[in-house]
Amino acid sequence: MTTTITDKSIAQDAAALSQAFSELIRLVQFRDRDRACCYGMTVSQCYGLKAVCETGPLSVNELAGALYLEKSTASRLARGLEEAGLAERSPDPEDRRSVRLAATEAGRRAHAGIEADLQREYATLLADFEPEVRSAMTELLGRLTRAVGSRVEAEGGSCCVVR
Amino acid sequence: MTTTITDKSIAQDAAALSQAFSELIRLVQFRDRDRACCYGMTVSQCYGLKAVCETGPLSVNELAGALYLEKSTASRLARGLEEAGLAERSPDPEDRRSVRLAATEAGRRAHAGIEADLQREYATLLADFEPEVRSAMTELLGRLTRAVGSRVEAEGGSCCVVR
DNA sequence: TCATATTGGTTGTGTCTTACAACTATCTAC
DNA sequence: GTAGATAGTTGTAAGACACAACCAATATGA
Repeated sequence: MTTTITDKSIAQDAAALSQAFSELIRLVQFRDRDRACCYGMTVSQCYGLKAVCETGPLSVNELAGALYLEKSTASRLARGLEEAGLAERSPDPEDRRSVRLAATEAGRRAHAGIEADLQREYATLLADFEPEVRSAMTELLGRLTRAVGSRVEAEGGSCCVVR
Repeated sequence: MTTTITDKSIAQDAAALSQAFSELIRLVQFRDRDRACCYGMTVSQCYGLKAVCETGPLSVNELAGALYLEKSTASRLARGLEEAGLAERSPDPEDRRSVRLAATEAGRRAHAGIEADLQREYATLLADFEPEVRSAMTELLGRLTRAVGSRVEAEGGSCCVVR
């Protein structure tokens, strides 16, 4: 079905993708470490708060799912957010085992501030590109991210399984 | 210089970018945690080995620079790689304070294996897209990564500095 | 209906990742 | 040749994470 030429070009693109991804990961991690502390919270609290603010009240399991974490880690994250006054845990009336983690007013404000800062920064960054390039960039990055997501979810955390 | 319409479209793109980035970061981190252990090394050893293999022997400071780490962290990473038999530290003949961290044969083999696996995975992922989309995607992601890189490098790790 | 299995969360424990600070050894410049 | 810069290491501490063991509530089914 695919010719040698296509295969070769896929290989090249895969190499470029691999390169860009690993660089991007280091960069963004570095930036995140720095940024989170500006708001007096940890990096994972930032991500947790984002999840809670953007998808509404979450159970611990749902939080874990959203951030690809083990439920014990999510549980501690929830406690951290609560202790920091950014979110509140209340028992779920439907199922008394379950917990509803919701952002507090302070949490919503903090999240809005962080998000605004980020968007300002990204806007400056994107302003260097031509409008068409810019749109294509974000559009394609979105598609790429979704593709990676479905792959990761399909495979699950299957360490050391021969594929 | 820019019209309201352009500004609006930048804002939209910035929002999309923000969304895609944070999702991508979580995804790739999750995947990396899982993957590194398949090769009996830690995630940061993976990245360190990659740096050493792809840019030749590095000093501890250069390693730190390549991975956006503190030199103490890079020092320990170097020791870890040495203890794992993946790299060797030798004194720099030019400057006896300095160290040259070079991959061992085992290190090069491990890195080649990881890289091959990754590329196979990325190739599968990219195969779902039309050739032009695919190329544009990787090309633009590369540009985006470089743009983020120059921003991060310009600002440095300037926590809590008002901009 | 009551024992059993399942599910949602928490806590104990251990490893990895990282930064900051203090220190040693070497090099450089005046 | 001393003062200061630079390369690296080690001490210390905190965050991020997974796995396992656990408890409490719910669902199942005999």
